[in-house]
Amino acid sequence: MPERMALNRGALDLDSLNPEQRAAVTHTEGPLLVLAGAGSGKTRVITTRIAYLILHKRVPAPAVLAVTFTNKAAREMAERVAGQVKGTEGGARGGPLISTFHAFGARLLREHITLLGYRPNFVIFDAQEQFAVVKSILEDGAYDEALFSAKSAFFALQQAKGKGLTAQELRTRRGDPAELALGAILDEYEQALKRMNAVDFEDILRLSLRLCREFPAETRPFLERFRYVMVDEYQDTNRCQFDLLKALAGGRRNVCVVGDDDQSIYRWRGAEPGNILDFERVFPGCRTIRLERNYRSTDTILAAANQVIRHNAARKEKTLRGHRGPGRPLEWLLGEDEHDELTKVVAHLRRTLLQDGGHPGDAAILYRSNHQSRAIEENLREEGLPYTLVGGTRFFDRKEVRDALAYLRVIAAPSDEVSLFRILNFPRRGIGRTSQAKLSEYAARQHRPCIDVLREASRFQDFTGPVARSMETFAALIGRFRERFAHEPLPAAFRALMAELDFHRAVEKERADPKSGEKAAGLIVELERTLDYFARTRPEAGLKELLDHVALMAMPEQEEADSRPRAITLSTVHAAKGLEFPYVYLVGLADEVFPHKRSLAEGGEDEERRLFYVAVTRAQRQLVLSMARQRRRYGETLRQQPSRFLLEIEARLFEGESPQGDYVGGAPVKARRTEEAKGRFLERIKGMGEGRG
DNA sequence: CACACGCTAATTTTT
DNA sequence: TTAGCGTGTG
Repeated sequence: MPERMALNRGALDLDSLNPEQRAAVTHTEGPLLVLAGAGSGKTRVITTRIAYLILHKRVPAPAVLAVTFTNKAAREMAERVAGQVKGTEGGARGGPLISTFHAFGARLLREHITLLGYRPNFVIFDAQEQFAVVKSILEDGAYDEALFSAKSAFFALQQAKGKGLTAQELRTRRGDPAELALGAILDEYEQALKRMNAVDFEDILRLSLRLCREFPAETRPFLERFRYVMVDEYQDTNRCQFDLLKALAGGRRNVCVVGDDDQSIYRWRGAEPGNILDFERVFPGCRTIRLERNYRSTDTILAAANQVIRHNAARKEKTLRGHRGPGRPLEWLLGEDEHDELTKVVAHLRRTLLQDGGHPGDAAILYRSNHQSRAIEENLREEGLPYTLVGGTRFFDRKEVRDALAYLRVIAAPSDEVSLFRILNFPRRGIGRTSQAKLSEYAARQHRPCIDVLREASRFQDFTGPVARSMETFAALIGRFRERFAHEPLPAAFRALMAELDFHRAVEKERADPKSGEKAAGLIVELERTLDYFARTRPEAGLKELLDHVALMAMPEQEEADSRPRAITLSTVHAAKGLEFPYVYLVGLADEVFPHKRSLAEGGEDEERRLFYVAVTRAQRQLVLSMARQRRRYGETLRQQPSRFLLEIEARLFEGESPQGDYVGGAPVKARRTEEAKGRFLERIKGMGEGRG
């Protein structure tokens, strides 16, 4: 908290930084590696460093580039930098570029993608669209079904692309049937995307890199604009991003990367924390600064975090040092079953907030896997406590929203045939599966885009009268709205489109349950309002920009009255990275749940441990850990053992019972009695809480 | 083309 | 257990 206040004063306040932080801020020339432990103020270091460059070093703000992984982080960083340079001369000249790797790449591609043989109007395919392509490849092609399900093929393909493997390499590398097939699938996949003038997320990075390498004359002016480059969450970069960073660094090598190998939790997605070690090799003479002073958590919480993470062998040795004193002990809650566990958690939470005068927004309940949120939600609803769920199905992933957006995508780029087939018969217009198959086959045979065939459908024998007419009407509609979107304001054209399609009614009719139909239609209204907001905040932007933003999830969020959440945060540990809360409840801590069984099977114990470390270090004041003695899974009842990570924490850090007891034959008698006593106590307290509302 | 039944799989997912 | 998907039927 004291850090925030210092920032808001506007002027640059180097005195309030600790020596390491200050060193990181003022080391501006040449490569710099900042190893920033959890809660060591790394965001502050980055933003202050940007401000320092602009205000003290007189670097023009647009010459500064900061790369983050999430739009949220980018937005936050931009806000904080703006606060620091606001009203100063340096801040008046246009800001630094703060962007995700992907948004940065997309920008480069928008400028120069024609150099790589794409047409200018390329579209970005997200995971769902990629999956649709893979699926259709498997359906059409003669692939051994035992080798790949659509899902596993999609997964393998993503992994391969993330590692930068080409179809060629896959086919020749090992020669085993799975890799051979995967190579062929990747080949077809890339052809399909190229044909549709589409790129996926990995392509954004790969093609950007190709542009930098193969067309230096064209890209250099843009790249050289950035004299100072910073990367946040550096441990999460994959190979391609690292290469891109090297290209960006150029000869100046004014690169500052900030990361923590202990918080690398996305290796399964292609992140290479080894890039941290490579940084010192690729940028020789680099300065390395460790930030180990933690400003977030109590010493007790930090001790627990340190004790656990110590068990990982391959890591850069770091020990978080706190300065807030021991604070409260950890607490261990043990439930008979999941419901019992959560009842105890919620009772504890209620009591704590009551005692401390805390706010529900100060607390978070964290868990390993998404499905665990359901039981928690039920419990909180029973108790009438407010909560917000982080993650889950996002707005832009909702079926109805995707359907509406698919129209926009086809209008912007009719070559996007994934979207085209998505909407061809929605709302219903009598172009069924058979007609669609005919269309796709015919277009392929003629080497013509589907939209052309649709436009002149009645000229081809393959389609019967009504179907052909329907196809032409559809093509005409797309053409008409192409015009309208070119000339009318985005929200107006969109509303006209929805009205003409009678989209609301189609969406409602699709659901059997009228309640859920109404809800679904409500999403479309929400989408309309989102477009209003987009048009208002970015008046110069057109359809293309809108779609890029949606694809990169960079949609500006709706104005929030209060940036501090008013409700208890429910989140997976992954999604909670970068967040902090006074009270953290880490639930479902049974072995094989966390660490997850499947992850263990794949040799991922260390990554699970890092995940646990991330979870523990979210807590500022109090950490409560919990588990259910038994759990129902797929109908059967399982006994559970405490997570192995809990056993790595000294018992003395806990108040009362600790997880180190004997659980094999049921709990020790003493533990059981304590639990009951505690339960009664909590019940009493709970009543008090309700009494006051 | 809509609905119903049966099979399968069940981690995490910044873009 | 359950949700989501694919296949088969009316």
